[in-house]
Amino acid sequence: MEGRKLSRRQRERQTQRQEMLAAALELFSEKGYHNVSMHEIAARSEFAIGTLYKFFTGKEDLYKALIREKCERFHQVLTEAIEGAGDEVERLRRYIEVKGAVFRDNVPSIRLYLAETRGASFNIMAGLDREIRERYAQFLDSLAGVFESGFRNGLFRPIGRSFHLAVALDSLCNAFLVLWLEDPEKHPYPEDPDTILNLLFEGLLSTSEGRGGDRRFESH
Amino acid sequence: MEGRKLSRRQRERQTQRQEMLAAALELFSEKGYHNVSMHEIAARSEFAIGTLYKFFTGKEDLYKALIREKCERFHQVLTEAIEGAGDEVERLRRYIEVKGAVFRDNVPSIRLYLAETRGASFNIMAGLDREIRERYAQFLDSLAGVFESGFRNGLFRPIGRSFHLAVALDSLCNAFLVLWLEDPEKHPYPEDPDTILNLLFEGLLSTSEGRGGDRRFESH
DNA sequence: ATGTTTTAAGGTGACGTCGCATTATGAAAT
DNA sequence: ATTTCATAATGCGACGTCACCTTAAAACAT
Repeated sequence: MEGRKLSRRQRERQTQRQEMLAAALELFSEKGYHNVSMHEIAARSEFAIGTLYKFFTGKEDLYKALIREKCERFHQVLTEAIEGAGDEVERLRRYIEVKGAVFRDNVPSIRLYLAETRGASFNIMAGLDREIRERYAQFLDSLAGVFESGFRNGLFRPIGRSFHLAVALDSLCNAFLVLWLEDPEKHPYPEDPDTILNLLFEGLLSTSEGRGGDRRFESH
Repeated sequence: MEGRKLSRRQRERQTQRQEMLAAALELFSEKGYHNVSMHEIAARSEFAIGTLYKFFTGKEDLYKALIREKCERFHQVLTEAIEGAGDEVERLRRYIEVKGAVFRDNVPSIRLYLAETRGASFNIMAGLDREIRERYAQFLDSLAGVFESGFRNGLFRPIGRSFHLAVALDSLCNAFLVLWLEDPEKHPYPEDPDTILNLLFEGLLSTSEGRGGDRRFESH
């Protein structure tokens, strides 16, 4: 009842805004920022061009609002996944699953998110990438925290820095998800999170002593 | 002297072409395809705008030529790295090192390469992305071959599909390299390839039996 | 051989055209 | 009376063209 201080008018405006953003999202994710015109967005969202400019100062503003809101939402959901109950293994499993679900349910936004997060850091919009990446780095730290705490628990062996492991796990998920995005039939995202997790959990080398053991930590 | 069947004129044109491509590479990697004009490329390469159009049919053609040549070169070098001598561990190590070196020495091209390879598959240029990705998939198969052969040798334990492991390793490298690209000071690419390799080699779980052992291969 | 003319290819950059963001305007609606 | 709509107008920047210089090599003349 505190949050309900919006008048009917204001609530209407909110939904209008959302409709505009939704239309823009579709178009941007289909064709990319530069290949979408404001007129298209207006047409798709069934508003007049002038009305768009009542809500956003311009195309750039519209795009930024879109990205910011989506990113914030994703990071929030993923952070919840890893900060919930359970031991570290369960939390990592949940992270993998939630990440998959988020992708599946938000393909259009994900395309944009990936473009900003994993692109070449100049692509779509100067400045915005920096902002998004900082938020992402922050999230990676949360993820690293899970490994950290697993180390303290003795659940995990200290085979690397927790930040590296966080990067590793997240990039594994992303790699699988990008493959899935390209061709869902051919590269389904693993239903069992352990398929991904085991890439980190199970040692690949046959002999943990013998052949590899001696070379592992010899240098540097 | 068989290769020297180019006239002086033709050789000149080749260097001119290279100069144009070099200027374009700088600009594209600084600002992205859509934020660079042909006039800028002309200015930077110190040719007149009209001359560019003597060499390339248009901006798109120029960009494609650039990307194609760079990608081909990268894939070639990386394929050599994993197809050379040594056992599978050595070849993977060499891959990690070469990949790092390639990145370090080709930052501008790498930015474009990443945009095409790992972007959201709509970003820069329709059609081209598909082409590049196919070439990339082909490379991933080569990499998977290394794991495959490691399985046959008994050097690796069969903890997952070779293709997954290839994806995993490459995405690990990419993740570290992208971090490095953003902030070389803060996130140096590991000098010791084992830092990356061990993420796959060393099991993270404390007990390979106990807690995780029973759940590992239960489903699928 | 050396100077001169020819001529075709190379190189230039102002300019045309077009698409698009953004603004303006008057009618319609709520 | 304000918001939204429909449409047109404005302004800008980018691609790509083309008529015109410039160069250099070949043909010719001396």
